[in-house]
Amino acid sequence: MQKRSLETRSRILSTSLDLFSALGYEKTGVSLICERSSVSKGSFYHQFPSKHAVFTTLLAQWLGDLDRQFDLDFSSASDVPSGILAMTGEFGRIMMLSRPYLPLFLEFWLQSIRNPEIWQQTIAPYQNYVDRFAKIFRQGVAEGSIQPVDPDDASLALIALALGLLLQNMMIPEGRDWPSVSENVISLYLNGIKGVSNA
Amino acid sequence: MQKRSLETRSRILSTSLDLFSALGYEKTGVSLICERSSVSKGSFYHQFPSKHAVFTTLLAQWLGDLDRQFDLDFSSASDVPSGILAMTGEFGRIMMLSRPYLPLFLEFWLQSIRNPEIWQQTIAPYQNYVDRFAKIFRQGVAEGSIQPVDPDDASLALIALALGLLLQNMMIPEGRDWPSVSENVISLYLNGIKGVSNA
DNA sequence: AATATTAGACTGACTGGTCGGTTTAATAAC
DNA sequence: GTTATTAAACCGACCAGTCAGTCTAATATT
Repeated sequence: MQKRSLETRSRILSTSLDLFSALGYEKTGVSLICERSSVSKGSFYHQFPSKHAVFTTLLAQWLGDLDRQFDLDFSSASDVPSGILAMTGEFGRIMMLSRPYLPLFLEFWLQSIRNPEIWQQTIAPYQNYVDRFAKIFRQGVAEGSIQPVDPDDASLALIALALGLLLQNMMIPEGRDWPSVSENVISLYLNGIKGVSNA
Repeated sequence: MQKRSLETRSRILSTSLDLFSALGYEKTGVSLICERSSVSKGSFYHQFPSKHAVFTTLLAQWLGDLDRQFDLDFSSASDVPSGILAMTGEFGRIMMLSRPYLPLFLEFWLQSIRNPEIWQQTIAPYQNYVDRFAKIFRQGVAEGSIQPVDPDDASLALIALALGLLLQNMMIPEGRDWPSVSENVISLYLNGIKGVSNA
């Protein structure tokens, strides 16, 4: 792969990201992608076998970014509740930064229901996250910083909160300070399951 | 409107509901709707001005159903936490019943980002629900059955939980008993903000 | 009771246009 | 000389929406 090739590839990917988010996958035509990224149609199909391949490439990129971000955040945590709460700050920041692309995330979600390949690609990492949080909560229960709750349920609840906040943020972009709202909401939840010793 | 007319209308609506959910709005052609509901194309356009009108009609129906269900559940509540918890049982039941149509709900959500008319139609009721729950939580704080939390945040959190559970249920349909999971998750949250007097 | 009228429901072939993807031949970059 | 890119023509499938005309059933007229 030559340098020039990589450039056109990334140009196609970035404008596709914008267009898919703004118009939706179906309504975004290949011709428009080419036009907006100053790439000929022939070149497009030289780089990608299909429009859908662009979509899955973007999905893989998104998942990779997410994974790297999580690994980064996990590294520096002492006590479980405070660790998760610290992560919440990051969450709010990421939420605002990636707000323009949330509709695309929803579209990923939607497609994974109907497309088995996309499903496997998206659902494996998701399961991963559930397990990871469950493990953290289990540890929290063991160290007494968390009340004896079911770790799986606690993990599902945390993820549900995050997803629900994302959805609501997507709908009502203005009028609320979402980072602080999400911090309040998650600490509301955490305070409830926090161990009495550390309260 | 004659009887025959009403029948074809409802036939179009019900198959559209199925098809939109199964294939998505864009991928569902009017011809297929007609074929599957044994209605000619002309008749379709006699009943609805456009494919999109069918979509908005379904949306209005969905919102109406939801509203009626909520009003029903609200009526019989004594204490705030127990009232909401009781509602959770209903939520789990509804979640499983309407599971085949959840993708369509997501599609409503997605379209409301890009279509101002759909946005107003969907977001007004949503705001309503936030306010309603906030009011309930405020009442709970006043009566001491709920700790002195911010009612708006508490309401947002509850809705976030519900939305997040819906999303997760959509992705992992089997392997979990979602009604009981949602009951556990929500009571996890409620126990956290419940007043110590009623604990 | 038999006939005529009428409004609305219904039909399905057809249209104008879009879109994903292919092909080709020539140019440019490495 | 191999790889990447371009521009433009092209294809087949599909799709939302239209239209001229037919059918149905209820009402009005005789």
